[in-house]
Amino acid sequence: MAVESKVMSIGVVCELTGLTERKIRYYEQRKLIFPDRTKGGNRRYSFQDVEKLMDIHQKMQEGFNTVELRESPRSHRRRCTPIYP
Amino acid sequence: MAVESKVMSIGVVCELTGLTERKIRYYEQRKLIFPDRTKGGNRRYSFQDVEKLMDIHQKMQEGFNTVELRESPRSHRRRCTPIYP
DNA sequence: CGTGTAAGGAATTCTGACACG
DNA sequence: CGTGTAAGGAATTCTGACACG
Repeated sequence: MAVESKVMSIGVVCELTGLTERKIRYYEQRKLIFPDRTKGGNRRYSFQDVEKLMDIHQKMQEGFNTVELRESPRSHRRRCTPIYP
Repeated sequence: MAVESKVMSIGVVCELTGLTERKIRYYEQRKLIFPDRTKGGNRRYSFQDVEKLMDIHQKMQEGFNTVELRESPRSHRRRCTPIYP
């Protein structure tokens, strides 16, 4: 129950992940994470979201882009580079 | 790690416990719970705090007062009523 | 004692945009 | 594309007090 509960504000997530609010919101815009919202519109994240964000952070540093991370949530293999003879 | 992490704002705790902000802050004032604080002074609670609050809620309904709940965090036996002959 | 409430301010978060590249 | 930032507003939270009992 606890790890999936959407209970954290973005500020706490920043502290836990080391990411900026800007990045976290951007990854949401790119459909990589899906926080809940309060009635007032504030985002609420779970510990699972925090873990996913740390994964994303790692992959981004390795050179992946947001589209690649969305397409293959688990197996992050670089797409085959098109061959131009 | 997760259950002790102080990550929730008081609003979330209200939703999870069904308690009012007033009650939650009052139980803190009575030394029953000890949330963290952000630099700005906002309270941050853990899932353990939420559980403790639900325990407190239960005990309060059973007629205990805040002093009794502070003195015996586990065994909630009513103190012996003084005998006045 | 335990809790509700109105009051005013402060911390936190939100969106949309401009910027750079 | 991915991210920083300043801007203005809105949601959230804080404290101290008055009230009732």
